[in-house]
Amino acid sequence: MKSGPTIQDIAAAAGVSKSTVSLVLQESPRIKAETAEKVREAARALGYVYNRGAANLRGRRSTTIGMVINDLTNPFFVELLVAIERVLAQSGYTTLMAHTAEDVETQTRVLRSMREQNVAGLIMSPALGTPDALADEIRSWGIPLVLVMRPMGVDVDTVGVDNTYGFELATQHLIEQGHTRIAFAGNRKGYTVANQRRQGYLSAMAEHGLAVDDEWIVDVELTPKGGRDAVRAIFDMKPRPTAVLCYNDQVAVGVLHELDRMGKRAGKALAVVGCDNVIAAEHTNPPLTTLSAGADRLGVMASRTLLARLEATEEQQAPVVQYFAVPELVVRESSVGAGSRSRSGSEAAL
Amino acid sequence: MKSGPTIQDIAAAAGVSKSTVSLVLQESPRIKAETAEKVREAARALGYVYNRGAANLRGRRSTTIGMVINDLTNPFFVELLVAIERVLAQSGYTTLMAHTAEDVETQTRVLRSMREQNVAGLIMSPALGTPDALADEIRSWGIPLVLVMRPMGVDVDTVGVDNTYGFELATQHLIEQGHTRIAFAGNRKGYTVANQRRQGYLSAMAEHGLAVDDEWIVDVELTPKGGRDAVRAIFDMKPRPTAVLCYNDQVAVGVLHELDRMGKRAGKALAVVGCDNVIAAEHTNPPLTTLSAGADRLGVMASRTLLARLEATEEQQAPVVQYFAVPELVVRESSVGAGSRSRSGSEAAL
DNA sequence: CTGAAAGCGCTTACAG
DNA sequence: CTGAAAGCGCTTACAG
Repeated sequence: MKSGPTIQDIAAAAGVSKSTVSLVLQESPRIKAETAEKVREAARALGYVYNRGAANLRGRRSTTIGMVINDLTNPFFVELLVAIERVLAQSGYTTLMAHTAEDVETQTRVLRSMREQNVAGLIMSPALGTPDALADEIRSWGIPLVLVMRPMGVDVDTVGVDNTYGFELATQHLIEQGHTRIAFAGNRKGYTVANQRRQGYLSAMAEHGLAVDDEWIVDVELTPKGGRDAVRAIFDMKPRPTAVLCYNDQVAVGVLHELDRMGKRAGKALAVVGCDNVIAAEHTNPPLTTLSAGADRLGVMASRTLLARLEATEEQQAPVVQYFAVPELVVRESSVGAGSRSRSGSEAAL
Repeated sequence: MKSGPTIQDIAAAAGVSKSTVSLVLQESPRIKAETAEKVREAARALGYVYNRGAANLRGRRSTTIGMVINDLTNPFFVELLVAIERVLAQSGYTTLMAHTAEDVETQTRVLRSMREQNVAGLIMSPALGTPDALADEIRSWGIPLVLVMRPMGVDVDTVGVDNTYGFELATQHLIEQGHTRIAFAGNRKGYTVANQRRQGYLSAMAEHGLAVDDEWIVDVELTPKGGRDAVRAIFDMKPRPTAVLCYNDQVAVGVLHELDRMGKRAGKALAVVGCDNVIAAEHTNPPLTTLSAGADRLGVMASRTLLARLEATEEQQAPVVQYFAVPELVVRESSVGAGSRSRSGSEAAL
């Protein structure tokens, strides 16, 4: 810790008081232009570096924002993080990052650390299994919180996706392709997002009068490995499903991969749909049909929601934000060509 | 900024001085166990939160570390970031993150911001085109700097990869598979890493007495799109190369994808090798042969190097660290089966 | 083993 | 338009 010149040093060099220097650094219009220039010149000459920590302590404010992310191995969350960091930086905030790797204890630890660091606000994508009470606890700290992707009750600002609608849309697409036996590769346990996605699938099936065999709901890890396991399970079923809806693109990548290993082609042997539209989904073999809600747009929304909270006074706070983006289906090769309807078309091409 | 109890409040509640409270919080052995317990109890009762910013200001130290990353859309750097963040957190440091998206101006801005935030040290993967002088400038700030992946001269701590050796290894592997016309998809411009990789390729070719046609060095974007462009360029050459060495896995993914679009299979139509061994390389179709130096291991090395600098006194500083991991080649399907040597094998199997 | 005092580098009323 | 003074929440010699 080599310490450089302080406003005191600048004040001495410029022949003014440190109050004046402070005001100049804040670009206060109260200081005469001439004086201000003299001060800026002295600061430059001395190689002055503003000490934001000291300013925050004295001013009882903070310009850092904590970003708590559950899974950076999923590129979707990386896209989200990048967008959020960009928007916050543009508004003069610095991002304190922490990765929880879906571990609730790690999450507790990093939240404590961020509180000690005196963050002005928090954006969090909570780890699976986070108790709902955590949102209340954070509120009790007096730190504004915006949740992304994973809701935790209706009284906390949340930016996410309408998963139920999205999975209805995806299921409907598969039905339109002529599929009637459609599997779901995700997990059966009760986290909100998983439930919504499963529910969207189930209700679209019901709406079209299609029965769902319980074994079609394949409980797997939400990773490529899980996708591979799902394919093996599906090919053991008789009659076997001709399409699979995946919890997310990570699972779908595993599905595409296992099909390839078996010498089969997604889209022909089994129609595959993912969710998230990660950048890589465009370059898988074959390219992946998937639900897109726009990671960048969600990141921008989440940051703006937080910035609005920070800039509003106690009295003028807007009501709780609950924003759920409506996803679109991006149709690519992985879901086209295997259903009975389209199969007749591809047979004609043979 | 709701502010909670301070050490002064705890002191009052526990009936001691704030010096004593401070010492207890630092777990100083100088305080009697009984007194310490009384203080801790009072802190708990009041819901005390340590203010690290105030402590850092007074103690003239800092417990945050800046992490400047050039490209988070490349999963390799994400793996690196995750490893670094984990190690730093374990040592009680907080990570301030910034993403430059390969933009030198953004990088300048975030470095200034981190300096104002009073980071104890910096870990940086510099943006392409960063002037070498930047390392000296950061040193002049008195902030220890560790570079990852991209060296900038020999007098700054650096943790990277022996790219020249790696690309020699990869080239040799392709030659052993019977290939003699091997292309290189990267960029021709003069950044250190690009030069090393190209050089490794060229020297292995030379060593085996194989001529390199200038057009085989395909200058493309270092993205999947670049990989796709490379494939199109290669298939226009006559006689065309039968193998391609890619700058990194991002490029290789594009190569695999374009081959698939053309109805061809990597490994048969064209042998493909990448670099980085990102997690996804295991699940591409076909799986990707690639160079692995271990993102996690590199991240751990980089963090430890920085931690060692922070913990050593001025006099006992170790000499500059220049660590270059020796990569291994992970052979998967994308590079096997297309060379003349192995082709005879596969013909026998037909 | 504990306390009184000084001070880290800033900001912010307040006074002139 | 500018300055003197108080203070943000801590730590650290120093004294006892």
